[in-house]
Amino acid sequence: MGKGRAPCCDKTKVKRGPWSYDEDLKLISFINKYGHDNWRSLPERAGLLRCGKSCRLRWINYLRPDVKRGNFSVEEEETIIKLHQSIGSKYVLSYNEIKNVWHTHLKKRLSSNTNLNADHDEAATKGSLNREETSQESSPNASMSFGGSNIVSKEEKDVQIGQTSEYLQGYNKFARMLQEVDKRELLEIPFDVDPDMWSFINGSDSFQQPENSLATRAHQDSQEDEVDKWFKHLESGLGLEENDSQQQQHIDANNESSSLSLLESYKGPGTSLMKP
DNA sequence: AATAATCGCAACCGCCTATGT
DNA sequence: CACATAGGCGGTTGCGATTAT
Repeated sequence: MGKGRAPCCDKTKVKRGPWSYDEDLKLISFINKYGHDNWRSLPERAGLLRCGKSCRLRWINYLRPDVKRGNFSVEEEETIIKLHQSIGSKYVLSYNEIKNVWHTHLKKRLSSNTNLNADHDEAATKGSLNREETSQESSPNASMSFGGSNIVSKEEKDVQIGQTSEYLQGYNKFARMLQEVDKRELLEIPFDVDPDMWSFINGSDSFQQPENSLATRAHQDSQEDEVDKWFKHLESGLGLEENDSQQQQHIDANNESSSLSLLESYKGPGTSLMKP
């Protein structure tokens, strides 16, 4: 501040607005092949007319294999509330979607709940939630509202790391699969993937996580069956089919959450992986 | 059926921190 | 130590979709 700083990119020369199908594919295939050691130079290297920050955001929030998407369960909502109580406005785990849920639903809900409580017991409104809300609103910089800095305690980080690891398992599985099969170059194939595959991906509602989908084991089982089918379809589309022993290894190695998060993330947001 | 109001989500912006030189 | 650069996060905005009137 003060002196200001050079913009991260020339905004007149970069494309803005919603990401297209082709851009998503370019970004996914480039990152899977070369990684993302340098976001600023990545768009140019990947042939994208996008700001590096925009690429990073797109990857982290929507395209990354370990991003879990879909409806939030009650449990997940409670987790968000608890985390927000304990660590405030620091959406370390899943960024935009959680952030949106917080801003559009939970904040409102908690606010109305505390107001209700206030009718019965004014003193109760001095509780932690209410304090958090008021401190956040009164502060010109919300990120400084909790502890005055972005420093997170070791305990808090452990919690975050533990929860993040669940999602990372999905990504790790994907990476392992790529290494095992040693067909990374095939990830460039999606530009020419069978159109039927995309219609399958985009059109199949059965892979959407229904509300409270985690509630019953039976539902999970049927979901996994469908996920399994979809996974096979994806693998065959990408030329990543496995032999029986490899398949068995994966079945043993994976827990359901990792495969679910992986698959759902590669299904991607409805608006981004739509066919043009 | 048309219009207004509201909701939900993707993307952008600005600032901060971490790291390298 | 000072500065520059890159990565990252939180808040906000814009717009399409949905619902209410």
